[in-house]
Amino acid sequence: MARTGDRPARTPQVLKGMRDLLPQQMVLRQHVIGTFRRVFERYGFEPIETPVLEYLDVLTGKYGEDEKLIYHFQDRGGREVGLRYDLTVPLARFVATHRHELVFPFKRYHIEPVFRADRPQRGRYRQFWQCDVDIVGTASMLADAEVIMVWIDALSAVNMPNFVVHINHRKLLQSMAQVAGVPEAQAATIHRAIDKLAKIGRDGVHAEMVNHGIPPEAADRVLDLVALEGEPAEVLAELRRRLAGNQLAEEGIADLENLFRYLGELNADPAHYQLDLSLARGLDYYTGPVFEAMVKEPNIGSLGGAGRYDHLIGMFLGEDIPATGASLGLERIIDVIQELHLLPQPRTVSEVLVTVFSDEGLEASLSLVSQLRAGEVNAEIYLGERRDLRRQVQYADRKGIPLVAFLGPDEIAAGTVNLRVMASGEQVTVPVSAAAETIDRLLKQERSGDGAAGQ
RNA sequence: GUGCCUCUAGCUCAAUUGGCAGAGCACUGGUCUGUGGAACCAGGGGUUACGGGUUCAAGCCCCGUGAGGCACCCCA
Repeated sequence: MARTGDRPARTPQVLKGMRDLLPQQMVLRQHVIGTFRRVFERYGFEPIETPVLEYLDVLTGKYGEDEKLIYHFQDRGGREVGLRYDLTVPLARFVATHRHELVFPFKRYHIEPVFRADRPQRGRYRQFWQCDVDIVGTASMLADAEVIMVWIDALSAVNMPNFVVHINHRKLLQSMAQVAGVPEAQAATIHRAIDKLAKIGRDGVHAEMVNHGIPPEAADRVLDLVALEGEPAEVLAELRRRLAGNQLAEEGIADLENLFRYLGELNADPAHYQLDLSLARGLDYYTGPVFEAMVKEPNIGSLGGAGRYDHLIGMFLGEDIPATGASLGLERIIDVIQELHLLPQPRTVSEVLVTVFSDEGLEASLSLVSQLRAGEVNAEIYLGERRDLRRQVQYADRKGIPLVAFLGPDEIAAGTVNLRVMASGEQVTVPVSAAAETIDRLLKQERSGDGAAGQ
């Protein structure tokens, strides 16, 4: 850490919308990733990985408007390449590439970073991780129901309170536009406006539609449909009456009826999902049910987006394979966990610090630390050159290591070790042979007594 | 991508509006080599985000760049 006298070439700064993660942030992050992984695997989803870089034309033509946010450049061989914008389009390409190596219906999860050249804001980064589960090769609404169940379980597993999965159907949205007499080309405008219903209200949506050239009467007709609320079965029955004879509406309603029936049979908690006829979802590739996971507090946007995309794989294969899937935004979820203190937040992976009393005691300390590691305890030995115990205990305190093991002449002579619980100051002396076991017990006590409030 | 706001020590913020760049916490050393978060003493740390301009004089005014935030857009 000596000074070199050289001036740094540039201020050491990370790129807009990207961040470094410190060890104490990674502890929570990896815990959340591990939790999601376990939930995903409980449903039989299997992991895959794909490159962050794809041929640019793999990515283009799938997202609609958003396409301008794709990072792209030429590689050294002159290839036009792009950083993946999500994990769904790469999955579609993956399925088309490996079609004959996969067992269908194919279920995979995928937890990796994606990139969007968006203007950063709170909860909006240029590099962020998505946690995706998708089911490829079945058009059954059972697959969509499973995906929603995974979401509910995953968010519940990180103690997320009051989240709601909003559910709608692309075909329903399209049929509403048809019934209102809005031309196909303007359908997207309508959907975008409707999506803001909760935010700007009926009048706001009406004004926005009219602004975009939708006749006021058509806007009213659409809004009358969207405004329907209540029990899914009742709302769907009412829609069936009002949209009678419309092919798309029939298909969408039938899908949703099945979907809600399956959710009921899977015992999904009704507090965590609802029919929301105003939910639009921006991405072009959705063709069926669409979902969005929302929390009211804090105001951070959606935690995840999802839906069915029965024609996306066909864009690579020339033959459609139906698919549905869900995507959670890791950073937003972690932001909420931290803001609301939903999980305990240890600052380190270390479980115990083994102190070194003196040169003469070093051998005993090294022997203990190896023994603890063999017993699957995360144990570190103090590596500093100055060994006064005060300094060593302070090190444990600063790093947040929950336990400290003392081995002085007395303990060494007696074949014991003195274990100190940092949070309480309580100390116990046990035989070295019982150290690992005692540490396990003390850690369990700590974790249960600690509650979810964290340190 | 558009508009607006912000940027001073590791963190939170001062600096009498253009006149010597500071505090608290943190950090380092000591009191203190058998036990941390206390106290006391001492210390290190800043081209005031970066680059330029105006001025006798710039943290403060002007321009550009970078980064963060708010709203829009959109979305995870």
